[in-house]
Amino acid sequence: MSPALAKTSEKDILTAARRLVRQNGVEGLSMRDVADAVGIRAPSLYKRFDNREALLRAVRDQAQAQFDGHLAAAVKDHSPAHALTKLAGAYRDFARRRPAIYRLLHRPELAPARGNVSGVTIQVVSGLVGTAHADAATRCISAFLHGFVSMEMDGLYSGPGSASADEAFAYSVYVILQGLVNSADSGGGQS
Amino acid sequence: MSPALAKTSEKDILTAARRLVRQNGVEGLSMRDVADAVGIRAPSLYKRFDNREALLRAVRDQAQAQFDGHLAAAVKDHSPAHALTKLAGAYRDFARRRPAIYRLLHRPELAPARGNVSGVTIQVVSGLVGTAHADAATRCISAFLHGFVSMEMDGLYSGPGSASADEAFAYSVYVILQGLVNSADSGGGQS
DNA sequence: ACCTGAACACCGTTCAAGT
DNA sequence: ACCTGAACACCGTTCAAGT
Repeated sequence: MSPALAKTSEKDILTAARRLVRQNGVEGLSMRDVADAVGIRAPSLYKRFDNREALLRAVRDQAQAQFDGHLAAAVKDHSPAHALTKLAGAYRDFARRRPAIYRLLHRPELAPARGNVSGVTIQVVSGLVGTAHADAATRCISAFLHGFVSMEMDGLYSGPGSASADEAFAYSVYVILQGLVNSADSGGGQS
Repeated sequence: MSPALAKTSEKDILTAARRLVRQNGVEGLSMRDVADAVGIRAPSLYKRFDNREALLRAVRDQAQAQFDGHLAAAVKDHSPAHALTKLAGAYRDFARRRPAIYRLLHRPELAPARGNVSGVTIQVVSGLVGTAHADAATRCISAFLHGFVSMEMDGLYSGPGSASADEAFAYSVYVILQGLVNSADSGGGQS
């Protein structure tokens, strides 16, 4: 009898793991580091999570909810066109503030995931182009946003002779917004 | 005297490493596997490459050249607008055929890299929107293409109730093309 | 000059043993 | 019921020793 006292909890472990991912990136997260951070030994982690992947999935799910909330707050009380610009800004903002967490949202081996396609995005885009093109248009803007912030995080926009990333971002969002609205008017025919 | 015979070469090692990356992905590439594939022991690899990262960089540089050539061939002898559609199709084609190689092109720790922004893309886009917006427009289409193929490779387009990825891709390229051409006419003012 | 086995410091993970 | 040390099969990398 007198079973061993619990020195930690799922919540503690999740919190520590999230902090370590933020600091060292997903690839830099080791089970021994997580264990150290909560005051136990690595093997004990397997009492709470099946393996490293399951732990990362739990961190990912938590981060996904934060990300969605961040986007939802940004578009609140805005007209569809204005909402898309706000959404884009908030999206980029999150990725720049929490690059390692953003990348965690897109780890393919942690499937199933929604990546960046949140319900908020679908609603905003549907308001812009109507239901007929909602799916394709959502993919268009999602792909652009994901691509832009990924390339920006990778330092692909730091070469000499290139204008500011801010300017390219604003221009691109404007271009896509105009293109989307136009496709709604014309029915989106392709030549 | 009688120095040890060379059992392999930089070229052999590169070829083996590229094949292993294609098969197992970047993360699945181990120095011992590469060594086995060329018939030597892992420590001998360090006579030819400083470390795993240097080897991956060499594979990346080779892949980058192939990718650029693939895009250049696709846009040859096409008008700017048609060239952009061809470019987009070739881009997606490469990523689908060689997903692990495409991902290798975007490994941030292997910097400096150009990622997917090849000279071909810049030329095609410049022909469309003029030199004033060439940089921002190139980033717009590059970001979309990178985001789309990344999300497609990650399986984010396989959910139920969603139309074909082909359709979303064609729609998106059309939308962005229209938006870009429009920005060239109007001067790209934002609201 | 190139190759080798042994070794080091790391991983994720398992498991028998403790309380 | 939870924690532990020891161990296993992997890593990348170094290095002295061989030819």
